[in-house]
Amino acid sequence: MLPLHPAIFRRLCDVTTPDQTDTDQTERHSGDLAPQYVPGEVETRRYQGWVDSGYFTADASSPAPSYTIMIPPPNVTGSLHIGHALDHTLIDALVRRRRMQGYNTLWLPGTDHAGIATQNVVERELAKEGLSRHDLGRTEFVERVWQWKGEYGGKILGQMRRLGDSVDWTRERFTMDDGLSRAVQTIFKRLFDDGLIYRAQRIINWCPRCMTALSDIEVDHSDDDGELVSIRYGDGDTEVVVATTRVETMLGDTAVAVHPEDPRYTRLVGKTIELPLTGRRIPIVADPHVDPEFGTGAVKVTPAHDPDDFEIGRRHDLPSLVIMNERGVITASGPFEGLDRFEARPAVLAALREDGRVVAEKRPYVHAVGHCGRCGTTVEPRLSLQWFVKVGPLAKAAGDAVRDGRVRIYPAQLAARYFDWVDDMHDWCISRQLWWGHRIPVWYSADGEVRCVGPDDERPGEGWTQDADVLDTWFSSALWPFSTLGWPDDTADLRAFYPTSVLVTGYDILFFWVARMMLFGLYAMAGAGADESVPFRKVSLHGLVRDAHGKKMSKSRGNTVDPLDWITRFGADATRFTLARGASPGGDVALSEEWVVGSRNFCNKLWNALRFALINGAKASPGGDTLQPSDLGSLSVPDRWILSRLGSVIADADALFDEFEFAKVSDLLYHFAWDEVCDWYLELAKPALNGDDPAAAELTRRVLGHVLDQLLRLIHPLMPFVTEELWTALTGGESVMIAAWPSGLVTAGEAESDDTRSATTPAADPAAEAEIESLMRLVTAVRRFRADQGLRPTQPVPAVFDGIGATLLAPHERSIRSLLRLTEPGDGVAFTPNASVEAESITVELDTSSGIDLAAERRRLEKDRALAVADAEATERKLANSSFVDRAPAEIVAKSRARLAAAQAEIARLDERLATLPQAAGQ
RNA sequence: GCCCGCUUAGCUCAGCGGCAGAGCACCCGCGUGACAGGCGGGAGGUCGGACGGUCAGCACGUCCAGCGGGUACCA
Repeated sequence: MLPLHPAIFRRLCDVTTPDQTDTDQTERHSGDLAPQYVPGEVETRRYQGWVDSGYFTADASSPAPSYTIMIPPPNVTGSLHIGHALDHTLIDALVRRRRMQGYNTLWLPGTDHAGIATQNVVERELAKEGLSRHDLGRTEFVERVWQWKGEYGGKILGQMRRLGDSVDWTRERFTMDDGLSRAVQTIFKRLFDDGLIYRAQRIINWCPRCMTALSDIEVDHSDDDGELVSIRYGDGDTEVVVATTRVETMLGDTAVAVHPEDPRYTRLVGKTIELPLTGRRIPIVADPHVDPEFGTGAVKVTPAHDPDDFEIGRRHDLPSLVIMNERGVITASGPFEGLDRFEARPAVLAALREDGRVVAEKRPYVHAVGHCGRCGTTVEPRLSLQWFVKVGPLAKAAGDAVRDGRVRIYPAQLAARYFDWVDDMHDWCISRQLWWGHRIPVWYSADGEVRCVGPDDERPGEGWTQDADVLDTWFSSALWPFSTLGWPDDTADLRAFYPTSVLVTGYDILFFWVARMMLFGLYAMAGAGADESVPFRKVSLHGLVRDAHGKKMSKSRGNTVDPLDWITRFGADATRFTLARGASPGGDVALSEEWVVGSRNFCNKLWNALRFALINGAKASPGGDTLQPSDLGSLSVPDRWILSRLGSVIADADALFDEFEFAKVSDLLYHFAWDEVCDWYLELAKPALNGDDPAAAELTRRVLGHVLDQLLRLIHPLMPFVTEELWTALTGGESVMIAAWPSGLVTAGEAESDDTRSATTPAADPAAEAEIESLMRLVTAVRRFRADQGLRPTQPVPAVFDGIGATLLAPHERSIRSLLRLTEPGDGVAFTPNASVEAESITVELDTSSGIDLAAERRRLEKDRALAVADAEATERKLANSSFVDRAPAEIVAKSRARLAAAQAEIARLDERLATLPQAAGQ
């Protein structure tokens, strides 16, 4: 029995290769890589090595310029989901690149206490024991939450190791750490003293389930079906019809309002009218807020249960009648008392109908209804005493910082949304009726005195009680860029790392978090000056992760991707690369297993490219100085070509990284590595590597080593593990993580003197690029011909290369034979140099004596001719147009002329070929 | 209601004034020496619709349609 090629054997048996094997990968050493990259073991080993090496740790006393990114702190209750994976991939790529460029990098990790979310989790735990938080009491409950946090919180931090996040573990923070609490109290007191925090009776968004106030952005609006009911108030002469979607609130009406200039009602303004079902009489007031065009031009006014009505009430000094409690249950005495708000609505309507008060009903009536962002319960506007931040001056500053370019938003178009919000921001309700969170540092005395207590102030004694509420969780998040660095103290970290360099996050929290960091950062750090007070210099916003069809991922749809699952099955690098490849600025990322398989394959491609290089003795050094300037004079054309391409890829990659174009930079590196380095360069290098010229072989080994060395450095930020494994094997260096970034862009002064940051990548070489492109065209042409003819790759091709191609490519005969797998000289390929031929195209002459498929060849030639004719005609028409010739730029016209000439030459060539092509057999 | 995106190959998306591109999927071939998680070849689009400006439009302008998102105090 003949030995089978392993691949064929696998195919015959339909044996799939396991995604992960726990074979003897650890035994491997350089130059002896396994044929497949198995990520699992490499990742744990490498990550621990990185942590141990201390390279993740920032140095506040370093003279190097710093580069700081704060993690968007995930909820302590959270675990790593695909959105975090995306965010972290992008951040880590930025940080790793800067680290390689010599910056003093800090990526600071940590978690958020996440008020409501965490409280809910612990309350659920308690419920299992049949307890509520009230059974424990506040102190014990909060103690329980801390306990829970100690045991289960911060799981995500451990999971970040799997992704390869190069965070500074020595600087981990939590929004309720002592230091951060101090920051919260400090800024609260400062805002309070500046009159920017106040307490007031206001209509706020209330969630009757969570039993707490919510800020505007914690409320999601949706268009819900409702019912618009018109009700007749009063009788006879003083009759007014009002419309409402919330019938039950009429129990709390304290007025009817009309527009001051509405002639229909002028005679009624100032009079009172009877409110149905209640027997109360309420005034008719004139208020410019009322739109006379809408409905009957008269509105019912319920100051305690509607934000607009509250304002009207204030203007007219109307009483606010609260008819509902914090659970949404009617408290107004009478037949409806004790009914839930949704039961009360039909009940009140029925009573009105019975009373003959209902004039018209319109259903369904679509209108916007607010829902609690956390639990979905319909939000109730509720009059209550809350704390607010007066955002006016803060928001102005936050808008200006972006307007004048101190903070740049990527992509720029999202800045419009930022302005929309910041320029018209309502005061921020910051008090929450929860137990878990930063307690409001305000104390009240029995006789109504109010005292705001700073972190270093003495607590008020006997007779004083602290405000029971806690702060909105975003209050402390807003301080994150500086509270994590030790503010309010003037620490070395704060001086070294603030302002942070970039904020990377999803556009979905632009308002929640980004805008509020702007508010507080600019305020708290104002002393640093306009340029230095910003919390970050750039904001890079990415989109949401979606499934392969652009649908939102959700558990109920069953289309979620678990990053940990992907990391286990395909590796962290493949997972990261897949995310990076999809991440265009502000754009959503569509994911499916197909993509990650492709990325895994890419890892393996790199792996095998390096395997090839090591087998062939490629040389590279950790300093990146494998190639000496003296080498450049004796390079072969393929070597010159790939170095030229490398140089341009480095420049492009740099520009793309700077613009946060992760998808593009990934694509660029993918194609350069796969299409150019692997598919062409490695093949072109083979003859030299295996040839009999030792000097040429040695030089190519160095070029190969250099190119792969630089390539691995470029890819490392995106795929840290494989690149580390391969780079250390190739160069013998300690870690690619601290190898110099190829562009060598480093601010003077912080590079080590023996650090060769300007690697020997020569300038662009257009001649070599053109020559290799010709070679590629020729090789492709022969391959196509061979495929059309149904010939095997190793089967001799009965062709003669003619024309300029032959002249140009004669020196590459060996490469061409190698690429086309033509091992025997005299197998039908002949190079016939002829310097007088000027046609640009490369022609392949058929050796008509051999038995090729003439009919197929004729069809192919005819098709090519048709295309050439169409092209020539179109170009000719264009050139016949005098406007074009006169007005288009000269280079464009020249290009068109050249194109026409080429097309005509092509036609002539094809005609000749067709004329000399023998008739197919049988004719 | 207002604002903003998107609409290009079967799918997901690049391209944003001068020859329609990528990945995956698809078809054909491959006992190939780094890799079958591979190699070579191929097919596939009048760039949502209608007008308009330009020597030149997939790209710019106006309008329309479909989809997505943001935001809002229309009772």
